[in-house]
Amino acid sequence: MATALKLKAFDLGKQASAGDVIYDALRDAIIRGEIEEGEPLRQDTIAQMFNVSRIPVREAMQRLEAQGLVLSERYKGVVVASLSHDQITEIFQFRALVEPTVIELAVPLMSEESLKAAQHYCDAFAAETDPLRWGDLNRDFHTALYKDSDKKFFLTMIDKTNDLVERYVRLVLYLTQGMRSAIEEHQAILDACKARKPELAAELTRQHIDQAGKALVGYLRDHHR
Amino acid sequence: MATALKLKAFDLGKQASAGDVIYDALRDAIIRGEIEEGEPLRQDTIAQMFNVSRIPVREAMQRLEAQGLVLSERYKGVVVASLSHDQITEIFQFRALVEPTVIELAVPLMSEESLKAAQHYCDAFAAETDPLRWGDLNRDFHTALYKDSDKKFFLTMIDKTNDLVERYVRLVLYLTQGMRSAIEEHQAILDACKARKPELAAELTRQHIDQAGKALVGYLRDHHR
DNA sequence: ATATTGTAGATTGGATACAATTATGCAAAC
DNA sequence: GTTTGCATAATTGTATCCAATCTACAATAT
Repeated sequence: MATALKLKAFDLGKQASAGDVIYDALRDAIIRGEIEEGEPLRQDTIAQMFNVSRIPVREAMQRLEAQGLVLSERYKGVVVASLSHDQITEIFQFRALVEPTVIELAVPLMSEESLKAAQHYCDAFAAETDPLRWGDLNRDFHTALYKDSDKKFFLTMIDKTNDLVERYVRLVLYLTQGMRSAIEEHQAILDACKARKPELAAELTRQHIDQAGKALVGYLRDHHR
Repeated sequence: MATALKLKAFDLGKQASAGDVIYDALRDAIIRGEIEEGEPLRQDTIAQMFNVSRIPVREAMQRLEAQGLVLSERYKGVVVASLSHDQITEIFQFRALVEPTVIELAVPLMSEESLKAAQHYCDAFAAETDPLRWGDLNRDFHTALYKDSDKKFFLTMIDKTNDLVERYVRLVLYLTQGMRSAIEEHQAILDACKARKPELAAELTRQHIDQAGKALVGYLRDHHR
């Protein structure tokens, strides 16, 4: 038998098509709030931006619509979706139900690496001065806490809710200059995880999301958005 | 002034494109289990079925992939997704968390019409002799109970979970000749709604989903699927 | 001045055609 | 009999072109 020759296997992932790239780029721009609500996305314009035809652009847009990030009307075009205060409230209600469950399941499985990563994002969030980075670090923190739960479907759903409200979260983080209370709440949740107290972590997460949701809608209301 | 001539306004909804029609048809066939797991869906073949080009077919497939109903690989094609027992278990865990919450919110808002509709579907389910109809009636029943909750996002999520597991639910309803225990559980949930007892309806729903999930995975295991 | 109609441009949905990549069948070599 | 190499077919990804429809504005009628 020949010596077992091991070739290094690069994980290229599914080779990305133009449609995939465009989808990612548009999704990113939308959830970051770089495109105004209600702003139309013209197939032609975007196709030229990426130097491709309209076909992959249309496919990307259909996926964005399925994800709820844009609304499309025949012969009129696609516009960036906007959420009413009620819709935002409902999404936070959903998160307040799902995320505590996930963290409760995750705590017993949480690796030291994940805890360290979460602490890193928590500190980085507190230290970050660029408002545009707060959104990412906030999301990274929560993701680090959830991922060891090994509940892929739950995580997919949570990602979806994050995508939908992220532009508003970012806006409010900006308006409130970072929401210092969030930092303390993050640390408290993380401490509960480190102490391996699933129920406590779940309850603190529930309160955190509840607070964040109410604060967010409150600020939006005050600023007439 | 001329007499006010009122033209009847038909609500055509968003005018359906070929892609929409194909998406609906494929989704339906997949969740009903009319296409085998892992079976490839060829763009060309399906385009011919509908007498269209591959463009709208591709768009439909991309949406199916976003919904999690198919898997796509570049230059290889799209295959109907199959779920592992673990994945099915997780989805039922998710439903057992979300659906009780929704019914609890719905009970106080539930109209007499909705209660009547639910009773109708419940009876129809019990009386139905055609196994192929059980899946629909089961879903109609639950939908009737949830819709007055006025929580669109929750309902969308529930719909998604239903889409993903429906083919398995149908299979097991078939194998078990209708699961008589489900009928009693349905009636108990409905009675709790009629009595306007939100917490009871929620708890019964949780138990019902839990049972159904465990029964489903158990049957699948026994039948090596 | 206001309402209606007509027309040109803009925009999307889809068909056809072609390029890139993978799967398949078959002959040759081991 | 099994494996390897290559030519061919099958299949997907994208570009280009056309049809259907909407929008905006000018022209006309009231």
